[in-house]
Amino acid sequence: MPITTKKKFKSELLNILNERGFIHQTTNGDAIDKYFNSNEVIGYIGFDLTAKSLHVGSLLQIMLLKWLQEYNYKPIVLMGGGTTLIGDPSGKDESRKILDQNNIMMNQDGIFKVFKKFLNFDDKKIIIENNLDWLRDLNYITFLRDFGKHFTINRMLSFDSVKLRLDREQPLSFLEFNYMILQAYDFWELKKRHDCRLQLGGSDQWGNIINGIELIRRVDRSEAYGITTPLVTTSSGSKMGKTADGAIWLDEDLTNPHEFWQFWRNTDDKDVIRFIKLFTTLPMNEIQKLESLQGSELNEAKKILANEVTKNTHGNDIADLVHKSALETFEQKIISEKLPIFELNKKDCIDSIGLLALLVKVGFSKSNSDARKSILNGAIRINDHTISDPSLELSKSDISKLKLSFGKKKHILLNLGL
RNA sequence: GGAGGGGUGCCCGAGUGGUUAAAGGGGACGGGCUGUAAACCCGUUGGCUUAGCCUACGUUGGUUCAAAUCCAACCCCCUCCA
Repeated sequence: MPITTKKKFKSELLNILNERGFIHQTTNGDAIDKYFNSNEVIGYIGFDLTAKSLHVGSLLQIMLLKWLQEYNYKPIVLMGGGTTLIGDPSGKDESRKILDQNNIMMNQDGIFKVFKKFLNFDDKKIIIENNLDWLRDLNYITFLRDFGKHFTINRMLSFDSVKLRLDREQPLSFLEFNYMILQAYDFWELKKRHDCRLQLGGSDQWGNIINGIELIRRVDRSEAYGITTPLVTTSSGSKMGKTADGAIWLDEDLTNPHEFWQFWRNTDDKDVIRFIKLFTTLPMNEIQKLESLQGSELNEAKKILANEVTKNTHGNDIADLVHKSALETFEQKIISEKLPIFELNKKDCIDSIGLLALLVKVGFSKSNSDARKSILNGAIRINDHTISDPSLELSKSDISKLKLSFGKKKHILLNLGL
């Protein structure tokens, strides 16, 4: 049975993780505590390679790995090159589309880039693995005989990821059904290769983690451990990091650092302190000071959150620039030179460009119709003046250093490029 | 293989020949109020050269002046039976 962890640990790191809200469930708390105290902890988290990079939704897991390194334990990043070929049904109410190997390889590169930003890649500090290396060559019969015998269908059917699909009368293919077995096998394989005895993951991974632990117990008669993190939702109940524009990515090419900073700055009051604990490494005594903030004072905490996370993700210089740009734009209400600059291609503006086309070009609108509606809604401003005429033409000489705004929060400076 | 049920916009879901670009809700976005918050109120939510036109209700054909709605075939999903 899952044990919800409230009590104090002997291990300092576990205490910190607990205090900061990283721990949702642990397998046998005492044993984990002992493990953390007496061994070189090697813990792994698996990452799907379903997208070209990682977004804010994965940040919690990355922070966990960071904390492990902080305490001189060794994290393993497991790239799911093999399992992504199958697709994890956990938490999904319908099948994922199946990716081909080429895409997966490209995704891996993008995702790797993110880890480089957050984690220490010095020798011996981290291990990167890809489960394709061992899953690719599995022999079906051998695998079934050696490992399949340890799994009962009865038990597999009892997992939430399976039940959800069955209850909703949605299909769960045999392919996906096998995912949990392969993830259990991954754990066993990492234990064999690196003596890794700890798997971390989101709360939706609990079942998969338990499977791995049991597999290790049955095959090797040895002990392994699991910790899950809470599913981080905003107080309005939605998953972290998803907006209408798509996810908030941890890659500056996919999500502009200005937008990234704004995402954190706009955190709901009720979430700020929780997020600072989870997504920054600010010491707890400083966080405690922030906890007493009330009402609009919380805006200070939000800025700290935004600054800290942006620093970790994009570096000090960029965080600084973006912060200043926000201060100028939102507090001093001046046209900040530090806003993101959109270079308009010269051939898109021979003599002039229509506002509708421009809005689509810079990515504020998805179509001319959409742009037209936004204008009618009063969403568009140029140099802080609301524009109401959809047929507005901007001449070439107007363009330079024009501030174009969509809503209250999206601002860019236009510049005519080459 | 047999019997029944079903496939509608980002999601849920109504609609069974014309008044349907498709009710209602959710989500999202914009505006107002505020603290770049929450709550609340208002608006928008297929595309275009926007008083008009075009494309859309699993796919392809058909009936009809007119189809998401009727017919046929096919594809997919669910339940029960073999």
